[in-house]
Amino acid sequence: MSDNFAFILLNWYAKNKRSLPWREEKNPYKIWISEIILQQTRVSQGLNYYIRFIERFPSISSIYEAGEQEVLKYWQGLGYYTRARNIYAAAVYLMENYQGKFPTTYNEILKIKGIGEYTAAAIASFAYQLPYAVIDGNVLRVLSRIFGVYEPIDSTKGKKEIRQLANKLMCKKNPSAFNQAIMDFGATQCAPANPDCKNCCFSNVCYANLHYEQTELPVKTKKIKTRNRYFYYFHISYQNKIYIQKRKSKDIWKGLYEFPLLELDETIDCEKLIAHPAVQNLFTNLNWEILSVSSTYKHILSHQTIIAVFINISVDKAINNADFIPISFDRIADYPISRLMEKYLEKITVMS
DNA sequence: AACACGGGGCG
DNA sequence: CGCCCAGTGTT
Repeated sequence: MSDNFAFILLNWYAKNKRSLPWREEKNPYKIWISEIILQQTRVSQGLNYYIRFIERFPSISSIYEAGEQEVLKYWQGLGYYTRARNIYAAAVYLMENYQGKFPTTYNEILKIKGIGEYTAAAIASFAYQLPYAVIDGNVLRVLSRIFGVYEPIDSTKGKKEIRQLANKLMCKKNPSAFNQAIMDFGATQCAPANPDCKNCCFSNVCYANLHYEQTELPVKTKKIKTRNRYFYYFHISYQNKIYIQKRKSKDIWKGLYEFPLLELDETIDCEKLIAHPAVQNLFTNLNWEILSVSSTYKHILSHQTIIAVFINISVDKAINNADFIPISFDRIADYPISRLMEKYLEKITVMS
């Protein structure tokens, strides 16, 4: 079975591979961008981002010249914004150390910020046919099921076991096709839920299929715990201007812009909010009033749920705070913002 | 080794 | 509502 695994897989791939813009790509730059976009992101979600990104940034130097904020703008809505900031940092690194050319060895590629073992193997194999097996969610699932690996795939030991298996099975004649094939196979045939075992080329040898263990494999141990956060956003109007600020802390949405806010770990009623020291401090030395407390959003994410309350406030003087950027309302489109801010702005734009 | 990091889709 | 997705960096 181990002997002809690659043969069966590549035969399946020849008949069933998906047509994708980066599929036959040999340009390491484009492969890099596609791989970063597809980290923890489905093809259907990332496809248009890839097309628009390559259009706007056709080369490493174009990223270098555009700056981090422009890259974040093209990442807006995709999530995991560290990826975008790392792309910019990596572009600077590649301009300064490699004259804007992508390095050609696995170890050099691995040194680039935002590129880990998976992405380094993907670029090395797709662009240069180097024999490094990719280990992603698909590979972990596919090999765990076919070979009956019960070691948890979110443990170091489980990953190591799968990696050794993958490197043994890899088609050394065509690492690029082998890697893309096993991931396409995982994405379409051996899907996480409801895998199509009836029409599978491995149905007669697959451990999970033969033992009806498809829903048990792969094994995972860690469970994600979530917390609630309460964001009180101030939509402040002053002389046809609004205030925004950049998120700088090591936290969600770092580098994106938003309204000034008070964050709490529990709900608070309106009178308490007005009396809150942080709010009082925000509006010192000026007259202000709450126009409305209308929009409330429950923004559910993987590790946290953000309950956001948007409060419309008018002030009679400019707010003196170095972090606040006064802009006219329609210029907010120039700044990268979160989906939560997008939803709010969309709603009030429709209303007006 | 555990955790944080987004957003969307699916059962 | 929980799980998953062409994972990586930090602690």
